[in-house]
Formats: sequence, C-alpha cells, structure tokens
Amino acid sequence: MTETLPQTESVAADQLKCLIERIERLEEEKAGIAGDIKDVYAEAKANGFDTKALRRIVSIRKQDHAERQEQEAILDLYMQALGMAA
Amino acid sequence: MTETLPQTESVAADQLKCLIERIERLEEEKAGIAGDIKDVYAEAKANGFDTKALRRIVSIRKQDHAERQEQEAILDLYMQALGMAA
Amino acid sequence: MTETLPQTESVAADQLKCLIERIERLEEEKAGIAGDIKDVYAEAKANGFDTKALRRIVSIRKQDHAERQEQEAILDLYMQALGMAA
Amino acid sequence: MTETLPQTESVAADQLKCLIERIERLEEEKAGIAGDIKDVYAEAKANGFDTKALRRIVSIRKQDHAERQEQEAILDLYMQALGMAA
DNA sequence: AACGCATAAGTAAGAC
DNA sequence: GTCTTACTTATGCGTT
Repeated sequence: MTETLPQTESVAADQLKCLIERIERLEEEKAGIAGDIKDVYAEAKANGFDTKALRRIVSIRKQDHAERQEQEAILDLYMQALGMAA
Repeated sequence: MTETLPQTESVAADQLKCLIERIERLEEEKAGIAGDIKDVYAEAKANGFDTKALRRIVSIRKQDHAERQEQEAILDLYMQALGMAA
Repeated sequence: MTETLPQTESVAADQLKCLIERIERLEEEKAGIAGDIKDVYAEAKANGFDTKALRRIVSIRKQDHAERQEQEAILDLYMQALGMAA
Repeated sequence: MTETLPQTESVAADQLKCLIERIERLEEEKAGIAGDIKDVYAEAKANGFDTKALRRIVSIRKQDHAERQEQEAILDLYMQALGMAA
C-alpha cells in the first residue's frame, strides 16, 4: 500500500487490519477461558465425578428459568393435547 | 442435605457445588467475550465490510500456514483428478 | 487424465468421481426431505399452531426415553446434592 | 381427551398428532439418508481417501460457481489490503 | 432487506 | 488407534 494509491483505500486497509487484530485478540482470550473450563472438568473427573452428568447440570441451569417456564405454558398445552402430559 | 446423611456425601456435595460455580463463572466470561467478538463484526459490517469474508480471513490466519499448504496440495490433486483444476 | 498416465491413477480418479456422485445424490435426497419437513411446519403454522412449540415437542420425543431415564438417575443424585431436587 | 372437552380441542389435538407423526416420519427418513452418507465416507476412507478433502470438494461443488468466484474476488481484495496476497 | 435464530456441517477432544 | 461424542462455526431460513 504506497502513496500512489488513493488515500481512501489505505484507510480502509488500516481499518480492516485493526478490526482483525481486535477479533484475534478476543479469540485468544476466549480460547484461554475454554482451556480453563476444560481444566475444571479434568479436576472434577480426577475427584471421581461423572463429567457427562456435570455437563448436563450446567446445561440445565443455563436455561433461564423464567423464560423457560414462559414457554412451558404453550408446551404443556400441546403435550396435553397429545396425551403426553407428564 | 441434612445431618441424617453421612458426612462424606455432604462433602462431595460441597465440592460439586464449588466445581459447578467455577464452571459457570468461566462460561459467563466466555460468553461475554463471544459477545464482544460479535460486536466487532457488527461494527465492521456497519463500516461496509463483508463479514463473511472477514470470518474467512480470521479462519485462514488461524491455520498454521505450513499445515495449510499441505492440505492445499491434496485438494489440488483431487481436483485435478476430477478435471476441476482452477 | 490421458493414457500417458499410469492406470492406477485413472482408476483412483474414477473411484473418487463415483464416490462423490453417490454423496451428491444422497445429499439431494436429504435436502428434498428437509424441504418436505419445512412444508409440514408451514402447513401447521397456517393452521394456527406455534411452530416453536411444535419443534420442541418433536425434539423432546426424539430423546430415547429409555436412555434418557438411565442418565436421569445420576443426574438426580447430583441435583439432590445441590439442593436442586425438583 | 374425553367428551367433557369441546369438540374443537379434540379436533386440534388430532390435527396436531398427525402433523407431528408426519414430521417424525420424515425426520427418520432424513436420518437414514444421513447415515448412508456417513457410510459412503467410511467406504472412501477405507479405500485410502482423505475424507476431509472429500468433504471440501463436495462443499465447493455445491456452491454455485459464479457466486463462488464473486466471493473469491472480495476475499482477494481484502487479502491484498492486508499484504496477505498468495 | 436485515436481523436473529435454528439447524447443519466441520472440527477437535476424549473413551474404549 | 479408531470411534464416538461434544463443541464451534457457518449457512440458511423465518421474521420483522
């Protein structure tokens, strides 16, 4: 990118470079945390816990209970209609 | 969990609770960063960049360049065999 | 691929071509069925059903109940430990 | 669903049941075909093909070739701007 | 026409 | 070492 090119192009290039660097930095951080999570599961396993069950609990707790039950209403209605009522 | 249960169980429960809380805290952080990444892509889009192409660049840069070209070779070979040579 | 190349190469190329064509044919079929499914949801919606709830029912029913409850045992144990018993 | 409920509800329930059964039947078919595809890849692998490259070829062929090159152009442009020109 | 969601593909890790 | 399973990414679809 030299001075023979229109300025707008080099500006866009700089902008692009900057965006990508920000993304890459953030992805690094994310990967670091993912590694930490893995470590916790490994530690749990080493202490005799079933990691598969662990993951399910985490997953279940993740569903926001408010929103979940909001949907539950419609769901229950349909399930009753099908004779699937719990 | 009352005093009628063996002590070892309550210890395990405490340990479990602790593990799960650590995981949940880390996952929150991870989700936060994922959100930040999304924001950067949104910003890029708002500035007229093609986010799909952006993602491809990030992805390409991620791959170890040596290993990348190794794959490219196999791919080219197959494509030639199919008469799909670029 | 001409007769100046070793025969084994052209054989491999034929084999490759054949494999790919089989895959492509199957993927076409699969896409056709996916389209049919979409149509059924559209029809359901046209009859006043909430497609989101519909999808959830289908999803719930998909989990093989036997295997699901098998896992449920461990899960319940852990949830009790956390004071999350339903 | 007994005669104490309004007739419209039981009609809706029947309709719903029917819709769900149709969806489930189609999803079964779809899963069957997905299995067939997996088998073809397995066969390819057994014959010494690199399945990863295979998948990429199938994927590439899927894209409308015109649209593909359109994307390639944008990508090249961005890569040049970053000094990543191949 | 653009946004977010939901499914589907591909990738990488863990179990047997 | 293979094979499944889980996670991540990507594409396409429905909605607004």
